Amino acid sequence: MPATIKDIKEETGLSLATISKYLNGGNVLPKNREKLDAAVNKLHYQVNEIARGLVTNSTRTVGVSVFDITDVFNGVILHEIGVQLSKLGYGMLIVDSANDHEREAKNIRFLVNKKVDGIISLPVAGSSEVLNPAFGADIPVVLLDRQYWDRSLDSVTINNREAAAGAVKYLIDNGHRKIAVICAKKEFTGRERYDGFMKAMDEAGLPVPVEYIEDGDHSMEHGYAAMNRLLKLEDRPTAVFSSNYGINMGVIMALNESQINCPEDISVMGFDKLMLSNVLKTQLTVIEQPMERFGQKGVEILMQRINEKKENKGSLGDEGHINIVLRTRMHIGGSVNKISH
Amino acid sequence: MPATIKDIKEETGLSLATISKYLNGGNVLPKNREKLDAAVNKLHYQVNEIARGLVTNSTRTVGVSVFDITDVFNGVILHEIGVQLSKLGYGMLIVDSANDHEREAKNIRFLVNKKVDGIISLPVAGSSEVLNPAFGADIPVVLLDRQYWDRSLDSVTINNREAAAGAVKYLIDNGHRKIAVICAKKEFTGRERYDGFMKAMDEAGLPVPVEYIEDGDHSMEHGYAAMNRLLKLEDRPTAVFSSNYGINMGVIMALNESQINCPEDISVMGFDKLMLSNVLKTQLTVIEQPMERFGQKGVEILMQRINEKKENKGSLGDEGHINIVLRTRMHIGGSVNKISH
DNA sequence: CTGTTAGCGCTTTCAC
DNA sequence: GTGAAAGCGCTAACAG
Repeated sequence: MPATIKDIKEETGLSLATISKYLNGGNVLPKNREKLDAAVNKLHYQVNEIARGLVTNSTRTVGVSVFDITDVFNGVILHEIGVQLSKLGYGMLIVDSANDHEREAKNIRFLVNKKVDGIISLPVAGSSEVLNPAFGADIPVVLLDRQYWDRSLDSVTINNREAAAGAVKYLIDNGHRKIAVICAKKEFTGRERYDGFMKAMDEAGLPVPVEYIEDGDHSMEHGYAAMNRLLKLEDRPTAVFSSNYGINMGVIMALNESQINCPEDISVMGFDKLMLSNVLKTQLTVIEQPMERFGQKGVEILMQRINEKKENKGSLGDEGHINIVLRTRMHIGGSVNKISH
Repeated sequence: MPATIKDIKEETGLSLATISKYLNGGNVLPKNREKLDAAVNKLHYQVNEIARGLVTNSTRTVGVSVFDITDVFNGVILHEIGVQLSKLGYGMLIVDSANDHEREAKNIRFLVNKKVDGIISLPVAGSSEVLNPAFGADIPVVLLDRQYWDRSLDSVTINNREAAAGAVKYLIDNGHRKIAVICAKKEFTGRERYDGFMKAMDEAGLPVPVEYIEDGDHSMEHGYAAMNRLLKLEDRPTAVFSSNYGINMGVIMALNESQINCPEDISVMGFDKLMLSNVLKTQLTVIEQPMERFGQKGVEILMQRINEKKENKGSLGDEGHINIVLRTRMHIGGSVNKISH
């Protein structure tokens, strides 16, 4: 059984209070410090964070809930959050919702029960009710990448609508008139990006026939199936806009299996500069999100909230919410062709 | 401040013991159960797992240490571990080593301090010393994917040597004689796969000139740089074997930028059937690992150990180690050409 | 089936 | 600067 401070007490003859101070960086006489150092080494003493957490009512642990841990996008953000937290001496408790709203609800409850000091969430689509246990326990929450339709919370996002509109405008500027969209309106980002697409098309006075709108989910499977349908159309689009990375992968797969070439026969535009866009022969033209910034900013805001709570002695203030909107940029690859009329 | 069982006591007039039994699924009179249900609802009571953990000396939480959370391979395994654990009512505490041995050591200590019931580790290369805090605290550990050179532990792996040898044999059977290898001898899997490569070449009596051996690390960057060097050789190999997924991605990138085509001019063989091999025009021929099985088996063994420990009342037995070796298979794509002499 | 009591390992007043 | 004692929220004997 691991050593406790009682064992240290036996070993050194000092009192629990002194040992506790020593462990927490308080002032201790040099000769006592030596004794303690020796005892800790000898007994391989390690603080029991559970016991400490019980009395301090703080675990120095942040809960991070992700919608899909197999998603590279999530991985990169998790990595960055981990780096930031570890600088601050905080640990992170990661839970994976696997795109399942119920599992997410369960996970949030788990985090609350584990008494995390704060929660960073990359939410699954749905209602913000899943976060109620956290609010009930007065645990600060910061949303990354996505927001909720039904409630305003601290968050770090990009302007999905604007980014999508910009992407589409680029296609239009390159002479494209017949542009299809493969999207997922039920997703927060999917909806916003779809709206941005429509806005840009509207403003350019370009019609979007229903066959050019492929709504589904943010998955490779949907991208693949949708693209195959688009490729079979009598009046094929000259460009396709995918509302996320997964969809774009499916698009490429469908293209690879066909006799249709990118960008000669059809142009492709999508989101996120990850592995895929580097590895393809013709690099993809995409909207690039500053993924590390999501993690950095998220941790920053959360820490601010945690500190505010400490100062207010327990309860979270109620002065509105922080909303960081990160800048995106377009990465020009070779997947978009210029068309002259 | 969140409600405690004391509040429930006030509310219902029942004793702490009864409430505790109720919370832990014990037998309680129906009418008391009703009262308790009502009180829990009214007060939004949530168990404080920290307090519970302190007394039960068990947190129903498993620590999972991964070498790189941005790696898709890690993501898939984490996902599966999460699914399995959640079925068993366990949570997971994920820590990311970011391929840094020191960070890994810190992470393991963090997990031990957090009193996890067990640890599943996808280790960074290096010595098994990092796990000492876990052994000291008598916390069972299961290794996934990689092992240590210096100590035998419970693990789930594949036979890397055999799998690599099989892959190379396939190249040889297809008429290849000049085969290069891009590898990372310092990695556990890298070393084994390199050895398998050499064994197969030896047995076929084929020489491997030093320029055909590109040793570095398991990264896309290394694969890219190494492949570029190989492509510039006077006497270019007809096939290249990559010892992991990242390297293979780099290989493809280098190929894409060159005028050299796969498989017409050069054949490519590698590891792991992930996104990449699906998305390329010519699907890759690769060794496929049963990734979900890693997670499933890992959890299974860990649970067995945790239970043994409970039965032995605290201390882990010492009857050797379990070593599960999973079967691999070759996925035949279009990246390997048949050469006739 | 229910209540009383002790105590998990630690921090934190408050005297000294 | 150090020590004694109380208590964080819960479970686990043991009696009743």
